[in-house]
Amino acid sequence: MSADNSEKRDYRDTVFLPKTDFPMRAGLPQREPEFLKRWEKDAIYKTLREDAKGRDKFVLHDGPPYANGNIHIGHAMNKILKDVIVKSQQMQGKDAPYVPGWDCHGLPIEWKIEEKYRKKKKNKDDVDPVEFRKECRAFADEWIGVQREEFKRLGIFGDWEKPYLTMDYAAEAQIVEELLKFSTSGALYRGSKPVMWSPVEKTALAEAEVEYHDHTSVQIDVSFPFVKVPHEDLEGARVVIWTTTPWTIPANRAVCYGPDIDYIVIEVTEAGEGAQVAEGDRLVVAEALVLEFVKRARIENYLVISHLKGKALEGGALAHPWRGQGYDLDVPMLPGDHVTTEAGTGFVHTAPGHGDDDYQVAHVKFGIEVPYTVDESGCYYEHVPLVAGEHVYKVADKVCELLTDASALASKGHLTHSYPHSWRSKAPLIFRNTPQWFISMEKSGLRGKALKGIEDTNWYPAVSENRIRAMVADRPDWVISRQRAWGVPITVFVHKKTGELLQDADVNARIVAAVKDGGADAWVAIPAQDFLGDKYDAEDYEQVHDILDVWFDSGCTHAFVCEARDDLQSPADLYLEGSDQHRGWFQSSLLESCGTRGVAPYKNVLTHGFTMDGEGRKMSKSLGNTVAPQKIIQQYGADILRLWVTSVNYMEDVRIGDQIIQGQVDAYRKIRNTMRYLLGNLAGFTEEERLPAAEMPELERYILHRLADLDTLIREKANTFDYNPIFQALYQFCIVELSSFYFDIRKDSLYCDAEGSNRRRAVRTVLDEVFNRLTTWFAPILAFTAEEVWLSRFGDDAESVHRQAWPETPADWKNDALAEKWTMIRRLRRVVTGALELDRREKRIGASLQADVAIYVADHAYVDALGGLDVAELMITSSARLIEDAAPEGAFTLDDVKGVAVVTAAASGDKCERCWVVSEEVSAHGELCNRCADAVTGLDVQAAG
RNA sequence: GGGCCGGUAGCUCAGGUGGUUAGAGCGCACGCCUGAUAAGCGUGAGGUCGGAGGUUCAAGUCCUCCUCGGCCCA
Repeated sequence: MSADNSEKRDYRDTVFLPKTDFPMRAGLPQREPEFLKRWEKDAIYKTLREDAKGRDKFVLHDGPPYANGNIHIGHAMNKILKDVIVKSQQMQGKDAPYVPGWDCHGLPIEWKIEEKYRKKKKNKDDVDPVEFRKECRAFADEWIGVQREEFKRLGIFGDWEKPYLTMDYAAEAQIVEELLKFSTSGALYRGSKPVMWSPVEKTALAEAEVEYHDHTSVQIDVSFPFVKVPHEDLEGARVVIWTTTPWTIPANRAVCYGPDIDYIVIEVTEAGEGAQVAEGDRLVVAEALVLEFVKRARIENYLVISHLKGKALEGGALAHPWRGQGYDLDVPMLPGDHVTTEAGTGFVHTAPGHGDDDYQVAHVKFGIEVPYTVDESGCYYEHVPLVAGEHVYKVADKVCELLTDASALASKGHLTHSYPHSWRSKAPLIFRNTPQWFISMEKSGLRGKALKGIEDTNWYPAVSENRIRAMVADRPDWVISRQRAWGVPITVFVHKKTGELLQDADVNARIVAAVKDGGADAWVAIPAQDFLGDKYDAEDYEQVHDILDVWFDSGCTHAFVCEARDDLQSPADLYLEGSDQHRGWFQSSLLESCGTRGVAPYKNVLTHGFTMDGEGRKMSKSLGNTVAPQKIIQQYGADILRLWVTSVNYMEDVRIGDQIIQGQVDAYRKIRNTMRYLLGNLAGFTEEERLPAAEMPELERYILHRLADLDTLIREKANTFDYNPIFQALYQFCIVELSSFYFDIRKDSLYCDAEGSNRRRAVRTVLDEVFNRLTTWFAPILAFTAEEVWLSRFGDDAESVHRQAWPETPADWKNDALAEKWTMIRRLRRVVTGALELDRREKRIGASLQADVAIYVADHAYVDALGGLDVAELMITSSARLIEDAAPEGAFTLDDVKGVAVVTAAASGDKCERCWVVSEEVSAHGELCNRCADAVTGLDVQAAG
């Protein structure tokens, strides 16, 4: 240390460096729970409701997640998105309540309870149904508790004390009431539909209860003669079908063909040994499949008599092979897009009671009645000719014999293929026609009302509307019954003789009252006669014990939540769910509401995509690529997850993975440091210090203009529920406008100007405006961090940031002419920084304050733009000159900035010990420049006084 | 198999009605600062716009097909 140095004064303590306790490192996993406690203690949700009393409401109605496990990343994204929207509506001056809910009934919970019984070697059928339902209820309750805590941990504000549950008695009662409205209007009817059925367990199975195993079936080719020939080439020919379920032949009601498939008529000229067909037989099959067919049928030789397209078969009708033995109906030939030439004969035997394709084509499309042929144990009903009483698994040989007798069997063999089996008993399954309850799309004009409802709703993104419109336009009647235990019953009575639904307002009222009182159990616990009263005899009526599909339950939430609660209203302003809900909740809610109220239950619907892994593939446990929200929260904090949600375009599928999360961690750090710098430089800011915009330097007014721009963008995007552009804009504002430009330039003023100087006051005023906006704009996104920042500035006793409104923008802030000017200045600045970088690389300078720059401009507009401004200050050099002249030889230029050239030199003079600016002033005075000398004198006087 | 949607630098995103060398930020590399310091600043390298045809004077942008991925249905 030299003697010279020790004599110099250390000016560090005369510089106004940023002062804040706000830590650079967040420690979110530890810190966030402290804010949760604080919000809990302050009853933040209740407080927000009181704050907003009387304001216009914005109701985001929560779609209920299913209460049967921990939340996954999709739940987290959905709830965060909802929370971001709710919080930003509230901060825009709305009353934005949020009532979370849960879907509680249904199969998955039922399974879990059954599983418990199986482990104890108990049979479900031995358990009292009321007891069983009680256990289901307890199971749902437990998971609701778990999920509630997980959702709260994400920083979601809502009425967690009073959520809605589809299993609340009041909800069950309302669901029953809604169902009875469909009964009263005539839209509810009993029809039939084939379902997966286990003859062993005598029960219907859901798709998820089915597993596929190899099974050996009897495969047969069967020929059908024409009763109505659609084309002369087919005279005397027989149409051949192929099937692996001979037992469905008694239920055959149609034969399907592919309109575009090429068919041929062949004549058998040589039948092999054991062939079922005879020489001279004429058969119709698909050309592409003829070789396989003749092999199965052991046809040695044949002639192709004719070629024809499937279209030629239109209008044709066949005779059932057992015509004259109780099967005298005509078997129509129907066109079907599901017919292929992959296997079989190109003709599809169609038994609408025993397959979904068959049902769709024959019944739904062509209106053919679906026969009941098989009972619950898998035996033919007594009314089925020839095979009555036989079991379907044991009837193949008999069917073949009967077909042979009718000269209809063309081949017989065996085939091992993948076939559905019961998940529980492992027994093979069948499709069986069963009575089901439907809501008609047409009887009371439901389809039309729903389409109108779709039209009256705003869909985000716009393609969402096409998707749901197409689905509603094409959908068949709504099947609402399930043969289950855990759910709301279909509380109707059917007259045993007439089959008509009992329609009586008094009976209905008693049912609803009973359910309200005792839950859905009332339907089984209370004798039917009590509901029926003395006007009807229970003996005359069948009490229906089917259960409502859970989609009907959740489709009623608009009624038992939005309409029923004082804090909400209907229709809701917004429904927001994943894109799978076009077929699910969006649609069930629409149908329910349009069917009972004639209008959609929502004004806006926002759809988000699914969460994929880092490579864009779907997540699955077996692939091991799942991302658990709990893990991210524990490792990085919920705010990182919240930031991620807004950083992606959630209207499409989104990705998440290590690299993406790391990106959010980086972005978070940058935003946090920006806030920290604001806090540090706003220390001690008072209202007296504030300066009117009109008295500010242009640079400050430019920043205010940018705030005005941001304000416009943010409000516009927030009101179309599009947060990604908001994140992009805010994040880039922090980096491009603040950190690397405004803060960098104004550091000198903040640190070194005299405290009362107008320039410094202007800067601090702008920092205050920036602070108020950034914190409140970020608050819906970074719910925890915004609160931390806010309290760090205004003290621990201050009001929560979430109670603030987004600040209004004074009209005079927006100044497009100014913005254009500053865009030019910044373009010019790039040439200067480029020139300085060259000096730096050549070791001529280190800090830019060591340099002097001469800027040669060809365009007078630059002179206009920079007129009256301190160019050195903006370039962060010690001196700078703007010269309107041609560029000297060797001056630095950039290809994409025409007409600007920069010549750099070392700044002349000495370095000010306080502000580090190099100037002749310092050489003249010794240690300080004039500005710093005045500032220090002022401070010294202050200290002495 | 059908309906709908998507594929722009390593990552997240921009790119009205087709029109000059496709943009931003981050990340990365290199350098600077040491009074935002596990911070801040600067410079730079990254893309045959999923692929192939076609329309056009001109296509990331329009058409067809293919491919990969997703949701729903079968």
